[in-house]
Amino acid sequence: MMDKRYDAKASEAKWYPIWEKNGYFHDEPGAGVPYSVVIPPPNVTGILHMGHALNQTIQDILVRWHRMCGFNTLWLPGTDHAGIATQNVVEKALKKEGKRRQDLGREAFVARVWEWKKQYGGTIVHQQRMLGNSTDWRRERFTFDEGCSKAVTKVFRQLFDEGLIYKGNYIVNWCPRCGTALANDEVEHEANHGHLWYIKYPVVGSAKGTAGEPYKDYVMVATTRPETLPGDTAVAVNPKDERYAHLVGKTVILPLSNREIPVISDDYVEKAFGTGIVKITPAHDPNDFLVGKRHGLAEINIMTDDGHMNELAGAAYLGLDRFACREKIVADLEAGGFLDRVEDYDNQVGHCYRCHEVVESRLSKQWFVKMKPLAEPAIAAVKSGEVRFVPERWSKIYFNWMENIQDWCISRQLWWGHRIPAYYVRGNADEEGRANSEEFFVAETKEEALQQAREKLGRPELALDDLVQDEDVLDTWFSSWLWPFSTLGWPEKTADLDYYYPTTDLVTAQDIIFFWVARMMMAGIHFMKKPPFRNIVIHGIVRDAQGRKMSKSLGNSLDPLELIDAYSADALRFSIALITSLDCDSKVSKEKFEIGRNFCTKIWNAARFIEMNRDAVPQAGFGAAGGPVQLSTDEKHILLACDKACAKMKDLLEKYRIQDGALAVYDFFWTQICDWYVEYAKDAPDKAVAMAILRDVFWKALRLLHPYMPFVTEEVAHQLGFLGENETILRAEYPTGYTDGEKKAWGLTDDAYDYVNAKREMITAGRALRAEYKVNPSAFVKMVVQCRDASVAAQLAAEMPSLKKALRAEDVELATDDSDRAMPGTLTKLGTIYLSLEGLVDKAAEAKRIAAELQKTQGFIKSIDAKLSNANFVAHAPAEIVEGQRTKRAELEANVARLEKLAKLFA
RNA sequence: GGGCUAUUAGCUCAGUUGGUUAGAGCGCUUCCUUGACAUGGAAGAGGUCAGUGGUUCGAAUCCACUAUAGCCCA
Repeated sequence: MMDKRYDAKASEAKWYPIWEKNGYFHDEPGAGVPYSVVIPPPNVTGILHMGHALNQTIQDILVRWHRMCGFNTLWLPGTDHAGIATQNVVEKALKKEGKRRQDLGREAFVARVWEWKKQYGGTIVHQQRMLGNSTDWRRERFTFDEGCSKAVTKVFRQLFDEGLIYKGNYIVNWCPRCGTALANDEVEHEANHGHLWYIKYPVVGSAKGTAGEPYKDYVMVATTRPETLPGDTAVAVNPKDERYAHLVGKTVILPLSNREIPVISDDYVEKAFGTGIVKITPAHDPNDFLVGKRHGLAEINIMTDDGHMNELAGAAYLGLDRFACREKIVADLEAGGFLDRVEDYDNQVGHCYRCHEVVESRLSKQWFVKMKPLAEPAIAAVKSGEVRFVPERWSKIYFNWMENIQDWCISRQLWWGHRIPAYYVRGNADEEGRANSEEFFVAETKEEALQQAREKLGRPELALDDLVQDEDVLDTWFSSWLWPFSTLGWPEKTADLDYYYPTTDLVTAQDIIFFWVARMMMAGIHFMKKPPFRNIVIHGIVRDAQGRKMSKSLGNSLDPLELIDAYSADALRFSIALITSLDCDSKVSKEKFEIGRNFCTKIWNAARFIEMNRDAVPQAGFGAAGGPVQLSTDEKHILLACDKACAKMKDLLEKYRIQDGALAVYDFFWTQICDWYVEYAKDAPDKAVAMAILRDVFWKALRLLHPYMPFVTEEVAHQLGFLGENETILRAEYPTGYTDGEKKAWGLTDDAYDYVNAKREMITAGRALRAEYKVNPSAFVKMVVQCRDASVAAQLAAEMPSLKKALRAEDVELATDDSDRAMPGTLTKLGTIYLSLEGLVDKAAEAKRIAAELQKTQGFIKSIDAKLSNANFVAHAPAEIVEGQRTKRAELEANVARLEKLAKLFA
């Protein structure tokens, strides 16, 4: 006996360990067609948020579906080591002990991070299990594990040897809080309400005013960043700007520093911006850096790596924070009479994507990957259709980025990460032999580097101790971009790699197309000679009910674990699937999860109905054992509905239409099975047959639903005995509907299907009459059906018990005559259904009802006539469309005739 | 500045190559505890498909522009 209520928590706690322990998520390379997916590895410091829940629900649906379809399936889980984030977490913990990482030293600090990882790094992978993810935990990977690290080193070495990795002094994005360089796409630009300061630079040789007075001859520059002024090494004008042509070649005095700097001309300057004269600070602005290179300007770095002013900024500013310095410089400019005016100015300011600190453009020596040669084949792979974006429009975003790609800064000034495999000879360029050494050797091992050093330098006496490895580590994405093959064993030639690479689908959100997807494409093609996946499925991001992005600071996040606790994992998954549109972002609110929970309950209760009627089920097949199968129309209908549902699910899931699939299976379960068929089955002429069919379609429906709601479907399948103790629904066959042979044997024709739909329309019309005439719902009424023809009458007669029940009628009179009845009635496809009220009819109300129906029908005819009388329509529209309109018109005409006759009875 | 997306019922969204008078869920209204289920059932109200113009026999659907909202890149 099934419990009255479904206990989701018990079911989840029971099934997941069974699935995992029995290796149901695990396949071995070999037989069958492979279907492989790698999970976008979450940050090892992370906790599960709604974005993961959405992303992983979609993947699990696809994976479970393929697995049930017989694919050899791999969904590979894992996490990334998240250089900055993880280091931050451990540094914070150290801070509580009053320590900095420098106090521990590099080796001890890294050991401490590993310790942390061991203890807390499993949080998110535990949470993923709560979601029901069918990931193959036996193949779980970590971007910093031995194999992945080996891949990283090998890739660095190869790219360096190919000339695609270089080291150089460039402007990079620098996070002063994290103390590291960032890649361009790790910077988030945000609107900022700032100011434009107009500053006067006196021209050398002009008469100077006294203190507090403006200089008589000066150039005026406009800047948003006055604090970088001590780093200026020129001011620039546009060569086409006639206003300032006379100034080019002169020098001006840099206020506050009293340094002379040249006036140069460069196309980069926009005549319309500010005054048309800009200050050039090559060490603190990427554009100025390029201008500086073109004009051979000095690069003066005036800031420390933590965003404070250094001695080059001048004694007055030394040690000031950059923002404090801005205020002081502005004040000093004003005091010195150099500040002309201040205007409000909105611009975009870059922030660190990890800690949100304002990013500084900073000149520094870093490692870069040349991207253009890698991007070209990655563009081609999408252009040719070898790799496909779903939805397709994301390819435009991809192309746009790829075609304007810039070199990738991959070095990070952190301790937690893959250390750059470049080695310097101690004491070679500076005492420390550190990263600013010019002579270096890139190798997979220190021994190999030593070999290179000995040969290239002609110094056979060098020993391992003479070599020092680069201090910097690599960007975490430099390991993530190898994820689809490093996790399968590369650079080793493994069976997994051979069989599961390239992977089939990659499912991710739009915000990491550049960070991750584009780079995986490049790495996959470059190192494996094949793109890493065939389909890139991009989904939206989860927003709150007001459409805002979920964030901790707004406090509008929903916690998936809380939702699982409140509504169940199945409810969470189903509701997420239901709101998932690949075309746009998803707005969620708690109420939405009730849909999934209610659906779970509905399934459970329907299952209880089946279980209660267990006795009515024959041993095998739908008919009496061995006898001919005679199915009722309702039975045929549910079998056909089931067949259609199977076909529909296949079609939708093949197109990644997760949401429509959820709706389709929901409708099949709820409307077709529960609302109609179960009600029919209660009074079926042959209950054993009806129940056997119910069991069959129910078992199929459970399997159709399983990818969406794994737990309740597994539980119910076992409760109802569809599966033995050692079986699992996740390895059961995904239903494909009924064979042509079965359809023929059972008489599953379109006619049967349409007839039942028409019958339901009639039943609904009858119920509407009851409601309209305020018949007590519990009261039994008399109804009359004036049937379209004798065959309909015969058909309905055969189904009288269920018909009576559906209409809650003590009697349903079937007539085939042509006379009209002075009762409330409604025209339907099968005929006119009347509610027999015997003298209780409100004539006026009925007349009104008929008039309204008549008006509606006539309006319909009018719109059809408008088309049919249009010669162009008849000439141009396809014949079947025109014919359809004519047929419809004839039907409507007949209805009008009947309605007019009826109207007279109530006049 | 360049690009992408969205705008359909009170809310969230479907509407796949143009073809019946546009659908679903939630919410709302009325009624109902009948043995699977009130986390339920029955019935119902609710939309000139953002606006303007165009293409077409025919437009929510295709095109252009406008408005509004959002995102990405520079």
